[in-house]
Amino acid sequence: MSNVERFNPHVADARWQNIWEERSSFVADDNSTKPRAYVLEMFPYPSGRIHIGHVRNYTMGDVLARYKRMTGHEVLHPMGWDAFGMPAENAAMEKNVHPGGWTRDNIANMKAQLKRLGFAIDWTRELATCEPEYYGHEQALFLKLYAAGLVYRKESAVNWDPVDMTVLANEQVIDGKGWRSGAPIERRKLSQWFLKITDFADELLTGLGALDQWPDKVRLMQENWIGKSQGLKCTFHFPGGDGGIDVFTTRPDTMFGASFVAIAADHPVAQTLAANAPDLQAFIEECRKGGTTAADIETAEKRGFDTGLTVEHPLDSSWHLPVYVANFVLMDYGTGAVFGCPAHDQRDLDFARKYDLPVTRVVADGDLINSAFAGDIAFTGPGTIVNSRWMNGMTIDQAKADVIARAQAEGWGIGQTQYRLRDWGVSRQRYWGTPIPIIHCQTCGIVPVPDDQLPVTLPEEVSFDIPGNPLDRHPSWSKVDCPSCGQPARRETDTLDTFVDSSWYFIRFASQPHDKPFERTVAEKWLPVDQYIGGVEHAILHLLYARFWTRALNHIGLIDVKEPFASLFTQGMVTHQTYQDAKGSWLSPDQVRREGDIWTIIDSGAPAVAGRIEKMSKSKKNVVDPDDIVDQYGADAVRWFMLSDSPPERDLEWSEAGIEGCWRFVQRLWRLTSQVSGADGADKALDRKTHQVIAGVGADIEALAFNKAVAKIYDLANIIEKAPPSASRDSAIRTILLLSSPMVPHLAEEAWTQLGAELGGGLIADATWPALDPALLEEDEVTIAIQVRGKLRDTLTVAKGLPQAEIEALALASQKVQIAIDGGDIKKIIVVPDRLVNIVL
RNA sequence: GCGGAUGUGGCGGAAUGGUAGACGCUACAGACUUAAAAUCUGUUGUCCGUAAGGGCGUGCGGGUUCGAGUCCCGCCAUCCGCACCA
Repeated sequence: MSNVERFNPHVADARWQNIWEERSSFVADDNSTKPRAYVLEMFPYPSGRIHIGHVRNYTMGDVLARYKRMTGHEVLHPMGWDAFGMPAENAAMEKNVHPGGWTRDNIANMKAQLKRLGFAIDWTRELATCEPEYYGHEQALFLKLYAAGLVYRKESAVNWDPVDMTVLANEQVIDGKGWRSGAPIERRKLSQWFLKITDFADELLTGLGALDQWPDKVRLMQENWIGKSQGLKCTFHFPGGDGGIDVFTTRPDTMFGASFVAIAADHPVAQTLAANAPDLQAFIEECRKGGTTAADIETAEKRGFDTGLTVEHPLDSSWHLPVYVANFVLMDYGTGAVFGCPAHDQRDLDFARKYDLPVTRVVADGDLINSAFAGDIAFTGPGTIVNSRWMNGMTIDQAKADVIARAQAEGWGIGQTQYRLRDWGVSRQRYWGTPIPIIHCQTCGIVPVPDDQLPVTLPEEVSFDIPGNPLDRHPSWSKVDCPSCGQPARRETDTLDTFVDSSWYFIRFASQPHDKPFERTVAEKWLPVDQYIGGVEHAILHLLYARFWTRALNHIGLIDVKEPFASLFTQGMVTHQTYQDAKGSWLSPDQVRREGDIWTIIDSGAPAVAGRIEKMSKSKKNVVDPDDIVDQYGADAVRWFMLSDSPPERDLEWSEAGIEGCWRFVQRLWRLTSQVSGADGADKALDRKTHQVIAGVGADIEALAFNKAVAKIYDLANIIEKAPPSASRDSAIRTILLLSSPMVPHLAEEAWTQLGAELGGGLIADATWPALDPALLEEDEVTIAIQVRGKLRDTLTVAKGLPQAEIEALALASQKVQIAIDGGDIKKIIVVPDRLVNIVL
């Protein structure tokens, strides 16, 4: 073996990164005639540092992108920044910096970090959502949706922090208090902007069916989130005919089992009554206080307040039902009122038992027909309708259809589809977001900003020294003339939810003209995204909003794409062991030392406790900084680690031993490539193995099963190392370099150059994936397992395709098999050609 | 509570119903070295056995099958999502 120097990533990484950049290797050509592949990872929020989770995410996408290039595709693999959002404002408040400056500095830092990892990204398409070149087009799209009636304004309750004078998201309200101020949060009504996502509820639901390249889990989560249910809406009138209570039910078949009506604490009827009833007022207050955590709800008792009111049953005006205010009825679902059918709904039954209300069975199964209802478990299964006049004997489905038909014919109710999905509130009372391009005029009302006045840019001079929205108190920004009548008017000071920014960035990546959001024909060439990769935490909001936005653009005729992401992959987290001292304070891994099974703190010698393996987080001090590990091991070893061992959808545990193993492999691959000998002669077995690995690695990469691709490359490396010199071996060495080049591109380029003298140069990034010889995929010898009674007793290596009778004879000739049979009667012999023989006694 | 996923050596994990544990990590032994690192060669599920070989093994209990980690039924555990949705 020649005495080779080590592969030195500290020199090689940057050199190849520069060469790729100079040659524009990864710039996507809109006009290419090749088949296209759009590979996209969810773009990062510029928090300041790249997280190891980003590295995993982008490495996966990068391997796919590079592989697609090698297999003849024109690849679009862009990167940008989800750059608006609250952390920039928080930084502004804490550090007295401008959110824009803070964000742009972070972008510069993180871009440099990403570049060090050698991703095959088309940086010419980089975008940041906080720049007017981006958000100005977003404003134009917003106004197009507004013109199409998909944007509206309504009063809506928000969480108001009276100290910070700001609206808080639900996640920022902790135990009813503001997360920063600690002040008790008030419910306030504010006029807010909404997008009509509910218009698309059914489309978004049925569209999931075609997304067969999405994880079932994500589709299910979206399905549940949309929450479609069908039923009957009808009115329970007050006796005397003056008004009533609207009720929505998915079980109109159980109407004759009704025993009460329950309304939400916030229901208008309850509110009216409470005005003159202090005890009801007190009950309502208490309902509102109830916790909303899982544990609270699970243990919350069903409680009610008898209003003394009664209502008529819609099917029998002589039948009067009591009206309760109940803590389990939600105002913001359905009509805020339900009728209780205790026999067939667990909540209703709990309630009825507590308040001693009648329980009538109206669905029977099997022998229980017509028996009185007993016990505390509601019957919700299928069955036959009983105790229900004309419906008796029907199935549940027949009865549902019959009641709805009758209600509609008789005019007392209508069949209705109800969704859990709400319209998307996009107003944020914040500075660092896309300004909503609307002007409020005393005379003209709501006036969209004319196209030629876009973008509406954020003012630079703002202060964060006092709480509240800086746009609101800016001396001049909101003061404008009405574009319609010219009178003094007021600019909208709300900004858009950042989820709007991320709802179309993938279109802008595909096409970014200056004068419009995108060039339709170009965008349509690239879209939909062929492979989208990101964290499962975006399973609902981001992915649903992006689907909606794309459909909305399609609806108004801007693009002929309905689903933005053809294939979705959600990757697992990166985890790391945690450590704590005796008092429970978190320790970083480099503060502790291991001796056997005992962990001690290096500085003090005090004992430490090795805790759970958890997602890397600053608070638990189990983070690893990508820059540090790239410094130490180079980009390729880090990339290789990100792909090895754990299946990509599962969590990956960071470990020192693991990364060192990867470093060793990178060096081993390097040494291997120095062993091209120029020898003659074919090694058929090695050729065959090589081709099997070519096929396997390609299939694994396409399936994003990177851990398996890595294992196959190791396997091939082991075999090449042991093989004697031959032309086949030299060829296998070139092949393994090509196969691993998407994963360890710097090493691959470096080694490729060294081999390049023979090959005529060129970048491995521009090389093609090794061609597959199908003839070499076939083995000509196979190893056959010989089982007796299903247990392995022997193996035989025979020519492939050997006739069954011969295999059988060889199997029976085996001494081990004869011992196992032990003179017993052979009942049957199963022969699976080229695989196995099973002798049944 | 509802829904979903997962469960295989010391660890991460492989395995179209057909030889369970590929590949990696760890550990151990050996070679090279003044020494260490690096590298190389072995061994590494478990029990019995000097060995040859054999028994047992994919969370637990059943079933289907010539044959089950894989399919079916019922449990258990862990994780994730949703949550009083009428």
